[in-house]
Amino acid sequence: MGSREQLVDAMSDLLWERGYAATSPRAVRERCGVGQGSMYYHFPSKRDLGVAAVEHNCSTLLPGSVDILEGPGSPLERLIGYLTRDDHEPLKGCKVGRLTQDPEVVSDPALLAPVKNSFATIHTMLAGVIAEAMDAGELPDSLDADHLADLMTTSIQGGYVLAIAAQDRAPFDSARAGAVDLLRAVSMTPSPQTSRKDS
Amino acid sequence: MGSREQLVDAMSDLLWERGYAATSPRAVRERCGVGQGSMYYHFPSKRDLGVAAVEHNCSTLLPGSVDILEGPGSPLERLIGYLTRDDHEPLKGCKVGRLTQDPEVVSDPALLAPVKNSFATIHTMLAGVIAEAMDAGELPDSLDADHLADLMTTSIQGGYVLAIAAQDRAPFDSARAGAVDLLRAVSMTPSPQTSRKDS
DNA sequence: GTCTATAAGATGATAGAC
DNA sequence: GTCTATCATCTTATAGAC
Repeated sequence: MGSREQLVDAMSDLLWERGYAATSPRAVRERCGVGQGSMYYHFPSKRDLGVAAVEHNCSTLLPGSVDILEGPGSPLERLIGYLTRDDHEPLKGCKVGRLTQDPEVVSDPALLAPVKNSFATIHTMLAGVIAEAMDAGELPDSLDADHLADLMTTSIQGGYVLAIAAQDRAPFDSARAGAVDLLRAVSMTPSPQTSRKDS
Repeated sequence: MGSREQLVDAMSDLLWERGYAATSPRAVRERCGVGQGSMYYHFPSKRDLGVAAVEHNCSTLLPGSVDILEGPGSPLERLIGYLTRDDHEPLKGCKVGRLTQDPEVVSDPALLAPVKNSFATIHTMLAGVIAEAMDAGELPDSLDADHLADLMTTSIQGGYVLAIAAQDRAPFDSARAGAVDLLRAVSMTPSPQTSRKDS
């Protein structure tokens, strides 16, 4: 593996552990063993390495969600699958979400754009699956798909906050369980709409 | 106002804007105009000032929630009032929640404790109001009060993440609306339990 | 492509006068 | 209680040899 990739990998990890502002070029070099000269040869500045690493982290995280949301199962099953997957590390925080708490990231369009796009993509996919669930009669179509999609994402992103504050993963699982409980509860609601095969 | 309070106020604001690690003693001094000597007279280290400011931010934020959750109205109304209050600044993030994304805060028990306690207090109050709503027949008691309480908090904490990523407050309001929509939907669910006046 | 040397500025504090 | 001076260390590079 070349120096360039090692630098991006190390920066990506440090972005996750400490954020952008708190990560120094030196810390990156020490983590991957690449020298000063090599680093500034591949990346003219910390910011350039940061952009590459943010993009790397964002593109790393999306496929897992896509696989579940566009995978097999009924729309509601996929939604619940998304909320109950077990490959999170709540106490470490979200590789992508944590970047929103870094003012140096937020104020730099090149650093923020991949983060913004990741959440926009997830939102579109979630809202699509929720709309499918409504069409299939699994959820009442009196609900707003965009609202629900955002609630799903916040139950995860907010779960990281609660878990880290408590230093315990329980609230992360609890919040997601609350979302699943409510979805199941409304899915069993007798639909107020007149049932019709076609019209 | 004395130097000590000015220092705590300035540090509290900077904690909100930039977090702990990214805030230098110099930035604090420049914001409040207090000299170097005064600062180190009142606070032996950055950490000591940080602890005072974290405690200040936490105690500043709680009363607003208490007023609503222990105020007038039925339990469900108070819960919805909590989710629809308009005194947030989504693009600025949460004074308390953002500290969970700062490893220097998380790894120092004295800095993390007030954050942990704030969320624990909110959880207890929310779970209590939700239990009241169940007792009053406003929510089905088949639901788990602790799960729902955590979901309420994550809808707000996660909302900050989405709003900052999008640089638009819309998803903050959308996620909270999704929570309200679901609560209203399940509150209208004909209760599966046999209705009884007393037993 | 990688190495070492160097540097201007910031950080987090200490010292001692007033 | 507040002030200025000083300090070792870290940050974010740049320069130039190999």
